[in-house]
Amino acid sequence: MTQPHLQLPPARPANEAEARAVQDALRDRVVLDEPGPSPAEPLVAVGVDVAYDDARDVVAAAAVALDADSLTVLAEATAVGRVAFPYVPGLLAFREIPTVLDALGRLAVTPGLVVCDGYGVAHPRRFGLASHLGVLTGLPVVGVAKNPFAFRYEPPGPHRGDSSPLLDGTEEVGRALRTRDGVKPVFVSVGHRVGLETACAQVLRLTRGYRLPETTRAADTLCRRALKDA
DNA sequence: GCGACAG
DNA sequence: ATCTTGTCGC
Repeated sequence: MTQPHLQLPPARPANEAEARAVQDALRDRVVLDEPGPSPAEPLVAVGVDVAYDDARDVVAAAAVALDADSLTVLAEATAVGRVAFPYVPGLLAFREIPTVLDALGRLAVTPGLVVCDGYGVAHPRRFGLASHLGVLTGLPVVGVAKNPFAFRYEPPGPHRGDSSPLLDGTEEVGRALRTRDGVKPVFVSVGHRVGLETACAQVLRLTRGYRLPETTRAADTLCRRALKDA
């Protein structure tokens, strides 16, 4: 099982205090001064997602690579593992990342951009799942969340493409982005090696007809199937 | 101190 | 995340 994108092995903290210490130690490695892949150029966009069966202690991850323009599936990969960490708000990455890395490592193409569920720098310690995954892989990563977590926002305009700041106090940590007319926005934040403008543009590019990007929809479907077959 | 809180 | 069918509406 090769993992061509791996820069750092995933930490396996034994408790919450250790997990927070890992986040504090790694967050300085997040790169925020790159614009990221241009929405005007061809792109291999990879969606990652995870499904759980806590009763069986099983977790299944999926990575699906799409051509960002045609939305054609270029490659798929899955991985199955043991649940490595409980769900704790702020520590989601430790629950998802080990199996996600396995799936990414089995993907036959190199991602130009990874899209994951959850947040990047919109995080209590500015090191959410998307940033964590970015630092470990070195890849550009954006986070797309379905809920505003602990942050505040004013509703964006009613049309697709409208957005408003996602705020932690007065600091903009992401954007509430309307991906469909009149539908609840998604919450986009930068993970690693992508700017917020580009992140939103790419999320819109990958979203057609549904609230969520096709990358996450495809990964969601695949990891659920992988969990059943596990 | 208590509750809320990505998935 | 997960428990879960049909149904109302564009």
